[in-house]
Amino acid sequence: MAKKPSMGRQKIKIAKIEIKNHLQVTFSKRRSGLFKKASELCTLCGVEISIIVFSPAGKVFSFGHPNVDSIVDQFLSRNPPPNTTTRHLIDAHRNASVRDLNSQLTQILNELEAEKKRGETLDHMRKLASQRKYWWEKPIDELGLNELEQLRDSMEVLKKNVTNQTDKLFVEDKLFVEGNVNPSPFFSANGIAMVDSAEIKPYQMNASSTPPHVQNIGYGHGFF
Amino acid sequence: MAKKPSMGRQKIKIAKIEIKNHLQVTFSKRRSGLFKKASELCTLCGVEISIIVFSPAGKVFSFGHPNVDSIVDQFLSRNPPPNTTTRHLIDAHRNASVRDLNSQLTQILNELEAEKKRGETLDHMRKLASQRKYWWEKPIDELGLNELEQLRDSMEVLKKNVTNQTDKLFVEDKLFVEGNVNPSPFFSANGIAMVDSAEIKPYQMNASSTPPHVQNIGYGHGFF
DNA sequence: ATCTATTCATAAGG
DNA sequence: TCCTTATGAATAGAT
Repeated sequence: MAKKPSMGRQKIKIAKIEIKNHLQVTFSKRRSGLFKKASELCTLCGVEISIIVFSPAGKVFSFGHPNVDSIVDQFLSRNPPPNTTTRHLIDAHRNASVRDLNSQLTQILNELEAEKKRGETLDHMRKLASQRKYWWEKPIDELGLNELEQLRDSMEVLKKNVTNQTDKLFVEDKLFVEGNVNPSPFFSANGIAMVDSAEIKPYQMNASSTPPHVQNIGYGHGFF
Repeated sequence: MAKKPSMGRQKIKIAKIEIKNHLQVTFSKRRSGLFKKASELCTLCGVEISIIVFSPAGKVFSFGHPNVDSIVDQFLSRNPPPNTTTRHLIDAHRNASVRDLNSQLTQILNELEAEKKRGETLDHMRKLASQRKYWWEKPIDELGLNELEQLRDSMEVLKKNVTNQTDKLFVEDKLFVEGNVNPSPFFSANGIAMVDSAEIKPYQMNASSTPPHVQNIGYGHGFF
């Protein structure tokens, strides 16, 4: 059987390969060869390397030891941050969230402001309500003579009105009697009842060892 | 003259070269070899490549076609924000304001929550206050007969107490009279006063045309 | 940096 | 993409 002599490796010219299929194969072989060389360099010399390759189709192949990002970061930190369109966009996005938060904050602060104002109003009201605006809201034994006389007179009138009302109902509603289970507020411990605002105000404000990293960031399966 | 046969290329083990001088030579040779391979790949396949190498001494050697930065930018824009020490520091500063705003927001939201709760409590209190828990807090003309009778009786006792108190003061405090400028609450429009809580309620080489870019970003002149 | 003997990488084809 | 073959290219070691 005659053997098939292979052409073996042929010398090639370093120029753009036009034959697509050919190029594809070469790209793949040389790319892996490159990454291998890089890896060897890392191991032999203990250096950090990052390789990023963009295929004509835009696919990304990268190699990094210990990883691409850390090297890129170090590189960038030694170089003035370029202002590329891309970075601009990235920053814009970042700033957008800052703006968003800011406007949220402003809005919330406004709400809080309003809520506090409302709370103040309530407090104010409560304060007004708890401070006895009128003398007759004081406990009786704190009243002066004159005040008591007025009160007594008012009581007379009140009683009369009550009586009238009673009679009126007695006539209109006919007759119905219930057990007197409700304690009357008018009989307090000291025998003196009266309209004590304390009773009324319900609200008290209680109140090398690691292998180099190679990755292919892309979406298709081809070389490009 | 006898020739000196060279050992020729010897196979080496891919492991960290310990002999410094040796390592230095190897690093230099292989690095240039790597960059050459990269350059060829660029030319042959028309792709974009970026290589960044950090020597153990921290010196930076880089290769890029068309240039490192553009490739790095493209790379970064395709990748999620990485978490490297360096970038962490850089971003930490950037994100500081975001975090600040976030914590402010959280705090403010808590305050708002508390304030709202407080407002609710007040509202609740007010509601409780406005709902008449006891029959005697109703307007008189809403009272039933039995209730009115109780009221009347209570009034009697009250009046008596008032009178007694009056007399008592009359004796002890002697005599002092003031103008009766205070309107009595007991005389309301309908003639019937009473304790109405409503009143109280107050809310980013081509080899043939442009050569790939190789640069050495460092501060010393050695290989490292 | 240069040389040389050798290993390694890879073009071509399957 | 992987395998094979044969050869061009890279390079370890010494100078």
